[in-house]
Amino acid sequence: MSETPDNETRARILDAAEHLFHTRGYDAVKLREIAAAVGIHHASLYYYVPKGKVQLYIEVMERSIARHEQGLKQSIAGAQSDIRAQMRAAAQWLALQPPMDIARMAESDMRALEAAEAMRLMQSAYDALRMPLVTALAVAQEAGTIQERDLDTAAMALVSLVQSVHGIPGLKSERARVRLAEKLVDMLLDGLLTRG
Amino acid sequence: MSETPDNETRARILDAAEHLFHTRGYDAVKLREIAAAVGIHHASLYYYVPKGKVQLYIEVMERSIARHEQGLKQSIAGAQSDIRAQMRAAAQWLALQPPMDIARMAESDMRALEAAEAMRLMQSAYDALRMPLVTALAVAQEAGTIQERDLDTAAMALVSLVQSVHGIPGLKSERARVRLAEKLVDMLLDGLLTRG
DNA sequence: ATTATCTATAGATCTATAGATAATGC
DNA sequence: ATTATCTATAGATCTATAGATAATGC
Repeated sequence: MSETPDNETRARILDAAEHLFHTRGYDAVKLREIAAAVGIHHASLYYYVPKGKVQLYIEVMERSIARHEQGLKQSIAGAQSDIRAQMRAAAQWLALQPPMDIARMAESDMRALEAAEAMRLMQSAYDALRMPLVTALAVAQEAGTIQERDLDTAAMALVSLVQSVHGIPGLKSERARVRLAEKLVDMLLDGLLTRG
Repeated sequence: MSETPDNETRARILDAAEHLFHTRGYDAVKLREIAAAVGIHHASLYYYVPKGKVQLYIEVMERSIARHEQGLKQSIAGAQSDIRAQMRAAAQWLALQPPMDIARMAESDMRALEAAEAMRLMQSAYDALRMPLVTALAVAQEAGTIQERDLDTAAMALVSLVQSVHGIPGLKSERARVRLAEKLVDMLLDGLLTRG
């Protein structure tokens, strides 16, 4: 039955591949690097992922998408009921993840996949990032706390803004990333303009 | 004197390379693709860019950085004096450019360059995007229109937000990209929360 | 016996160079 | 003569596979 051995090594391969694929993109990551990060020969990767690099990428993305959806939902559910606390919790969670760059995925990484598979992956990636935020925003909108009508756009704006913390070179510590992510959430919620 | 022939073909090479490098990243773009986009043999690229792919990338980036700085400054200068019109003008200009993805540049593309050159390029890319906006925001802040204190962060937030329009697959037409970019500017200026 | 890893190598593709050939300008 | 482009090829690197070898569990 065990067609794929699912011991600890396989998980370490997925972890290393996820980090590399997310930060650098499909083409820039070589199987040698993933193997080196795990500490095995690159040929050994085919023992765990027989269909090679594309299969590895797809599995990594599916796992990451599922984790994002769950992580965002749980962060929001675990926060206090006001929208600021919820968006901050989501932002904090995103700031601690390897960044999932939707734009690069769409423009570059997807070229390695078949068209149908690419569309499926992109759609579920979008949904995983957008839906948990839209749900929370809709409740706040209903309560009159949120004025913005276009919640889909608002949700993706929040994600884009928060994910931008991963692109700032000077920001090494997780603590600094989280702080900036929360600050960006406040900026978008409160607006730059003087109120009143 | 003419060490590098600067006819129209060279400009077309830079244009094609810029579009490809910006949308897909250094590693994902092959010299064959650039040559094909121009309509010449890939070996002919070395006639125009003797030092090869790295030189081409550096030249493309330097030209793009200079154009971004100038384009943002001129858009803002050409807009009316209120900050919303200025930020919208900048956003419109950005939405019409091949997207300059600072995050990917830092994490991925820069690996092809020497460390010192990479630092120099990244720094000037940041400045080109940030400074024109910071200057305009500072004037508005002085006038009491902008409440946010951290203008560096506000400027980069605006850029990140506006650039995210390039990652949305469904958004093919320039018109739609510009409209969304302006809407995102309004979101950040006004804030998502109900005012009053 | 089964599981995990490595060695060796095939085949493809990429960057880059050398040198031939065609097109253009004097 | 000079400028522009192509052909052919070297050398490096990458993905992937076949088969040998070592480690582990019964």
